[in-house]
Amino acid sequence: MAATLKDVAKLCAVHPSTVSRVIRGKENIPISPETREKILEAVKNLNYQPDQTARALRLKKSNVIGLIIPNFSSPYFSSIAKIMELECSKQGYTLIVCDTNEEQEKEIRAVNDLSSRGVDGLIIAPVQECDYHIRELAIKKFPFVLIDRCFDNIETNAVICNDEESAYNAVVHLINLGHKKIGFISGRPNLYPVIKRLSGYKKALQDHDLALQEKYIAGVNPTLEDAFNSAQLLLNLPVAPSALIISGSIITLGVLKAIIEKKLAIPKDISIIGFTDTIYSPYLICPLTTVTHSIKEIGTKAFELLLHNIINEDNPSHSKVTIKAEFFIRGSTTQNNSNE
Amino acid sequence: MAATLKDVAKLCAVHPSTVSRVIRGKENIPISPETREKILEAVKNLNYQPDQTARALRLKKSNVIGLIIPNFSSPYFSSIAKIMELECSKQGYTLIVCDTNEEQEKEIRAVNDLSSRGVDGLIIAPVQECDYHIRELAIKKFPFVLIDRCFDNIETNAVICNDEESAYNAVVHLINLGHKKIGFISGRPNLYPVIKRLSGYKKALQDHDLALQEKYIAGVNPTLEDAFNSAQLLLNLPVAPSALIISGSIITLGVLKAIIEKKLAIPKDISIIGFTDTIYSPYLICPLTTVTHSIKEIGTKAFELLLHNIINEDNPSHSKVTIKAEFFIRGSTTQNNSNE
DNA sequence: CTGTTAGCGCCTTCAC
DNA sequence: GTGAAGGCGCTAACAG
Repeated sequence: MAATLKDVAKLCAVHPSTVSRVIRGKENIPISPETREKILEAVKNLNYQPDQTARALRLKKSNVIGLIIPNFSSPYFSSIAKIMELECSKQGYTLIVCDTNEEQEKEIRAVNDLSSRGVDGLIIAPVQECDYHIRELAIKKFPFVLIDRCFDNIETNAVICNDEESAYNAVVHLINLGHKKIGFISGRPNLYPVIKRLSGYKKALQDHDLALQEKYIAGVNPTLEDAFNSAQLLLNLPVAPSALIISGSIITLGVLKAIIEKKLAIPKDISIIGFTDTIYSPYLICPLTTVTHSIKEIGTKAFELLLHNIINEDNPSHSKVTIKAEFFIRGSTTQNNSNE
Repeated sequence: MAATLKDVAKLCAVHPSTVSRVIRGKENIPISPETREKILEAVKNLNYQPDQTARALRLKKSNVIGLIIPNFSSPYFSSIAKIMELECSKQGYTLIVCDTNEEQEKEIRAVNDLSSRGVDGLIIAPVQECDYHIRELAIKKFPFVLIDRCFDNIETNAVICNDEESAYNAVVHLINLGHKKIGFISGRPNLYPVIKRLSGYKKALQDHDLALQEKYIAGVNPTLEDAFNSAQLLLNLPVAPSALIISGSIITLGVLKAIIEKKLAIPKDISIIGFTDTIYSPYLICPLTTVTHSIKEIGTKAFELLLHNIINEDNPSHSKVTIKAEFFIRGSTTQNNSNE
């Protein structure tokens, strides 16, 4: 059994609260050098570690921040976790991360679990099938900020991306290269960023007098297999697209699989633009042209908003910050020479 | 402020302990249907959530398991996190994950933090610069299991890989293809798996009468940049290797970068075998031949050992389980036709 | 400078 | 079937 304050106190023949005082080591609390010495000695001998659970219960403050993401395996979200970790530790917070596996039920459990476990604040990339638990958090004035995805009808802090605009620009890039048959493949279509990207995609087509073809739009679940199937669907169309906008890093792999299996060459036979950039993008079968949002920017901004709400808990802010995309042109897009 | 047991009790004009009883909903505790009804009603109205911090303090049991990994951004470790999440949630545990950024100091903090925060057990992929804190855990009989890396001189639970043997086999594969100049590039050379792989590498050379060339061995830090530098070193040697064993998924990217920059073709100019497989391996500039260990196996086995130690806390087991490698032959290795 | 007291929110005996 | 009391380990406020 681990040593407690009491054990240390007994060993030193002082009161537990005295031990507590030297442990916390605040400057302005007067302690005689001898007792401090004595206590520090005992602490070392007993290998005493303050029980953070008890401390959190007492203080209503844990110095822990929770991050809830839908998928550890997504390089996008794991990079966000990485950045958040760095940011938190810089400010003396511990970060703990939960994976919801894109399941709404698990997200609700994670939110309840972490908040009732005394984390000081939460950063959430929501699954977005329901919003009840998010509303609850807002009502309780529990400090949290959403990232990547948000709800238009709830006032919250959120750090989101200019997905509509950046998708628009990506499509225009393809149009300028002479592409007229442009497909769009995503994971779950009801996701905030996907909705926005799709809207940008449609607008770009419209603005350039290209007819919208519903059959060029596909995507069901955020898995490699589903993306593979969606891509096959498009590639096997009688008139297949000459370019693809791909929404999601794992989705991109599924699409690549379909392209490889059909023995198409990138970009000769088909141009592709991926959302979002990962460390792998330059090293793929064809170096990937990507639209991406600075993960560092998302992370630091989210943390900043959260910290502000932790400090001003009674008077929470509700800012929606939008991060501007960057566009990395690599080898996966080229001129379309066919005339259609 | 969130509602407490007391609030619910007051609203129902019962004693808090009564509320506690219905909340936990144990079968064998007798409660009159009316009071149960009344209390459940109030719980819903107040949106009462039991405070897990207080509960953990009282029960010495949190149903939380902590995972400590050196890098969220590594697909290897993030996949492990994924698997662990699935495993834990299957058994009613919540998983929380901490990233140590390969820093020993952060790992120590994470271990202390999580253990003093009442997690029921810990799974750790240690940084391996020191082992004091790991020893402490063992002495305290705190339930934990090491993964991927372990200490030869501490008795612990651990799930490790047959790195020596699998590296040996990988090198033999290259030798059988006619390669004689085989390089070895890793991240931190003092890491358990790297030591083992290197040892297997050396043994294979020796068994096939190939001289060990120290200059063919490189690697300092587990970063893309360092791997890039290491690879450049080898590739620019007067007599450069014709094949490379690469230890680590991020390391592989650094090596690819160097190969691309030197305009070498894989596998024509150089064959490579990577540890470990990721979802990206088939889609890289050249589909990667890899040695890998089933992450699912690692995760489920680690969880199993941990659970055993959580349940039998006073009488901990110390098993070292070794996972056998799989070998995926893809396109990045081929016959060496030069005669050297 | 140090001890005493009270209580964070919960659960577990032990009464009745 | 339910209430009362005590305590998990810690800290804050108040004494002295």
